[in-house]
Amino acid sequence: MDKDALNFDPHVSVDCVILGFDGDSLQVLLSRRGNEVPEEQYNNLKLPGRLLHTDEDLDEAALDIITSVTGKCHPLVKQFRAYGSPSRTSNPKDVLWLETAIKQKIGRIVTISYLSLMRITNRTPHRKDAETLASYPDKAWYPVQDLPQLAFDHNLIIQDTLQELYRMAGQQPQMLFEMMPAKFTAAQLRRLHEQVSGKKIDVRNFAKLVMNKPYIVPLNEWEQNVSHRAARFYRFKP
Amino acid sequence: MDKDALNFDPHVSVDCVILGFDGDSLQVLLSRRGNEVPEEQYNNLKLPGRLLHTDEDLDEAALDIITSVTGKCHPLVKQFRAYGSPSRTSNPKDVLWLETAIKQKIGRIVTISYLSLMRITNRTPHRKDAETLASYPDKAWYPVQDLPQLAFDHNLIIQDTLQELYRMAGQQPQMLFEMMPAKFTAAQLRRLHEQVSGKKIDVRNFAKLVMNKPYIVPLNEWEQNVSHRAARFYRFKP
DNA sequence: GCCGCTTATTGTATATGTTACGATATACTC
DNA sequence: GAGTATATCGTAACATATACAATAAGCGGC
Repeated sequence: MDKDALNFDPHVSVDCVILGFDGDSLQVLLSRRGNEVPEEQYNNLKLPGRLLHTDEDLDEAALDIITSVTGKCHPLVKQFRAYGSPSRTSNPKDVLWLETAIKQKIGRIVTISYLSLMRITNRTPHRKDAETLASYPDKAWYPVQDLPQLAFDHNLIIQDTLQELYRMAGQQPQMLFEMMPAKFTAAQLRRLHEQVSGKKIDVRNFAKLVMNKPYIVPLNEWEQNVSHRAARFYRFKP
Repeated sequence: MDKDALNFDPHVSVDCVILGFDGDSLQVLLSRRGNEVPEEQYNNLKLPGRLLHTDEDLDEAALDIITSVTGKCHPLVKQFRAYGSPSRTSNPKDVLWLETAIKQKIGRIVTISYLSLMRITNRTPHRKDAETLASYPDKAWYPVQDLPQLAFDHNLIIQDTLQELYRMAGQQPQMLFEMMPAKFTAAQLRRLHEQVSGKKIDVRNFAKLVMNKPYIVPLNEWEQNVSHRAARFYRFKP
């Protein structure tokens, strides 16, 4: 074991990709970096995350981050992968923020990323509801298909995580219900499946293969005030 | 960001689960810890791995470890997951070895584990060929179904990695050829599939579904000196 | 009230893949 | 050459995935 290795300890952080579905498209929960430096000097959106605490397990840290961001403890959390490229913290904007926020020279950060699926509630605003900086919330949902430039390699992390979601959902489609609202229509669930699988799904086959599974129960409620035939609501029975 | 987090930097290491198939059962390549302390004082078998070097990417480190252990560069390497439990380095035997080998007080190590599949060659001995300590090699193949107690949480890492292999092979069975010898019989390939899938596979269905794929080409060679009908050899065409 | 627009809902036929199962061929041993 | 152990091959039932079209319901405008 060489000397180089012995004296080198990178920082270790945990970042969480929290995904939701608003009935129309996949969303990711992003947080805004603080006001330490003028906003235009850095990419101010990032994944929720922080450095690892002493005596804290990785899973613990992820759960803590998710709880603190969303206000509730969420079960479906899966470690996804580690990112440790030496260049991932080399963007000058990121360096500036690190030195300002952490008040310490940061060489390199190895981060462990986690995936979590979550129901979107009204408490966390959408980006579109907050147009001005003054009302700009410190966290909000953003559509994954149209993301701006994020801090560090967080765009890459989200892309990789989506691929992982595609794979996982292919094997266990039930996991997608974590993102669905309590009541949903067949079209909403189909849109989610389409976005996750990346292909168009035939309406009739979807009704046959998915909508009449035992864990999907139809309710006696229908949409209101829509300019077409109202869709029935369903709910998920675990 | 609290003070606790700022002053804490765990060590980061990379460990590699290198799997092979000897025609009969799945094997994992393990290395032996050095002779710094008498052998009976610690669990002397571990996964090949080391601390991360400065300015070294995680994938780089994994490739370097695999190359140095196996003598050749191998393409199929996949990051699997990170392990960071504070208690994973708390076994007294491991603490003793760390302090002896690394000559430094080690608090905690976050390790990133990698999976690699590899053809077993004669250069790396099987455990059964090395019975005495004197001839005990510093690395050898061990059957995954019958492992002794390993260092740290390496038994756990191997178990998790096998499950990942099961999942991956379910989607891309071709990857299993990385572990097969250049010439192989249908029964050998079937045994590997059985061990990876965990179920018995029907001989005839296997011949139909797998053996007549375009990338499996039959050779005009047959087994020699077997006490039953000789099996044909095949090879893999990428 | 009627027409046009939009979306929701339902079934059938075909192709493809998966599972189950039995018979014959070949090489060796005694 | 009889017995034994393994290799090799095919077919039928079954389950799964895909392709495809007509009708129903609510709203808006006239």
